[in-house]
Amino acid sequence: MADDGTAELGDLVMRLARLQRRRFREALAPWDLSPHHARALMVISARDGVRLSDLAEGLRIAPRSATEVADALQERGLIERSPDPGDRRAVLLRATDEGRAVRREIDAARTADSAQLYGRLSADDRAALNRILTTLTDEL
Amino acid sequence: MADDGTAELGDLVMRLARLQRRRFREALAPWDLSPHHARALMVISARDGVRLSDLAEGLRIAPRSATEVADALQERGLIERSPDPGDRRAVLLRATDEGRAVRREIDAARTADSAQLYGRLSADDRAALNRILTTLTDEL
DNA sequence: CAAGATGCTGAGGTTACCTCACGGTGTGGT
DNA sequence: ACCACACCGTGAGGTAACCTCAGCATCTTG
Repeated sequence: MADDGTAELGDLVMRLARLQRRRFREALAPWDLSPHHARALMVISARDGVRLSDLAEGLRIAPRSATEVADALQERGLIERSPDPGDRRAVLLRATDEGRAVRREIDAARTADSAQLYGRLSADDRAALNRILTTLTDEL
Repeated sequence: MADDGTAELGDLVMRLARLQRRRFREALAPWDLSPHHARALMVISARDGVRLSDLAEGLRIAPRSATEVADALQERGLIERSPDPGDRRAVLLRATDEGRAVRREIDAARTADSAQLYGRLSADDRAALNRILTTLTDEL
């Protein structure tokens, strides 16, 4: 088996992902939010009125676990529960004003962080990276 | 702020990392090992005689947690504990014959998986990806 | 309108971490 | 030679983020 460098590529990707996650976590510190809770806030504030089951699907966790994530976000005052007028079994989650504000701030911080990290590449390299990664993830 | 695509790059990287982790987990199924335990086995079998504290450092977890990982691997018969002849406080971990065999098999599976995933790229693209990722992770 | 599917949540379990406290052991200063 | 201190692994106990299963309320469909 010749060394075609593919194993090394896998390592590099994981390393970059770890670096990014670490940076994201640090960027999140001012709001005392875990990456997971931040992601949940994104999912919820993306649309108006998200069901628990939608949140579960968005986060790829079991419905029961979405309840807990929602509990945590609600306790922080970032989201609120309201009954779904069209289905009395369901609960609709939506971001509060504070939740929307936090979401915007986090988005900005994340964008700035990405720009800083990837800004060190030339425009050509960014384009190449985008193309290659898209190819690789397309199979999903 | 113009859209320079950097935010999208971050998403792509995370997506690829997730894909890789999923594949790794699936590749590991025959041995009923979690990715974490597999990684621990790699750390331990890399050298001859690894201290618990070395393992903790290698996995970036607290020393107390390394004890648990070692317990699990030892219960599966993949590693063994022996006293360090040079320091009676310390314990040396080393892979058993079976542990070394499993480690080789996992290595092979991982290499094959990487080859399959990244083999879809042209040699030029692989080289470019390697160069770009190296640049990005160098700051670490 | 009964039978089954769906939506949420209480109860209780697992995994993979953590801190703190402890007893056994090495080490450097006096 | 001694003692204070640092370090090694582990028991005890805690937390976060998941999970399954059971149950009740509500929709949907034959």
